[in-house]
Amino acid sequence: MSTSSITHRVEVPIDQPLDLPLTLESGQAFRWHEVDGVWSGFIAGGLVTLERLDGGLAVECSTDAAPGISDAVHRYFRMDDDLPAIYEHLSKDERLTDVIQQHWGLRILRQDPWECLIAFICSQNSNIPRIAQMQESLANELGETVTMGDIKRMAFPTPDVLASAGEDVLRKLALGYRAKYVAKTAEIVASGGLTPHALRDKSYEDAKAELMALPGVGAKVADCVLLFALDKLEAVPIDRWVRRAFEEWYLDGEELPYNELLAWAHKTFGANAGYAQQYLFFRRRQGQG
DNA sequence: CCACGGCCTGATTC
DNA sequence: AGAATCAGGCCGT
Repeated sequence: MSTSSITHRVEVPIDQPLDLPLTLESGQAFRWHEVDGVWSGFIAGGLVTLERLDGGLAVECSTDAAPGISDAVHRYFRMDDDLPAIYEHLSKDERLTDVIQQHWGLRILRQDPWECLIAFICSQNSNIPRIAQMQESLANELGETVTMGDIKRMAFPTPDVLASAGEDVLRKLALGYRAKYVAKTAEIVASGGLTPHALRDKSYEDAKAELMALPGVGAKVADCVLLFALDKLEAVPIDRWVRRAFEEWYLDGEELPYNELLAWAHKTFGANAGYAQQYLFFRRRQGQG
């Protein structure tokens, strides 16, 4: 257990659109908790709280993490993505123009690749509340306790810990048949067979191929990790919602295989295809046309 | 390469 | 009420 009674507070200025609840509850990340407008979660492995201020964020972290916390927050929220410019690029489409207005400040995150990988292996054939519950169970049962002031959270378990827990323990945490995938993937990562964060330095195609070699990782899960953790904004996770959005709204109802939809999205939305996906996903899930 | 059934679980629907 | 159905898919045949 790591405890620090002395915490560091800093105000991080932000000159980019950022809607905290939209971004943190958009189904990219599953472990942010909000109480009275204060969000607790982990950034760069450390427990932090975030609170939206005019012009920035109030951030609390441990004194250990304090020196780099401003940079870490900027990296986590991808503040280098010029959202207004991306909006302008995507707004050639009236439907996207509308959904951008409705979800101004919804950003793609740059998450921890290991945690993100496990979360999206767990996401298959499930739903957001249950994915969140599975991640919380993994942390509560197998993670390290971290406290900061009166905030107490469990860190996400390391590959070593998940690997040694094994399938049976993971099944007891209600992962279902995903337990085997998580256990095997954890073994591979723990033994050095794959280094999740190292995939950032590879091309989209190479990184995707490595991810898809893991058990429980297909094209959709791989694209989620590539987009939400590995800096690949050209990744377009095509779930049933996005598929319906593409096919019904843009392709006159034509049904296409995953890779053809992906190629179409790249041709249509270019380098910002990942952002287009995130906004259309929202609109489609809300049942809007 | 594509089609299909099976899979854990929990909430919702019928 | 208890049984189907569905939920941000993947794997094996």
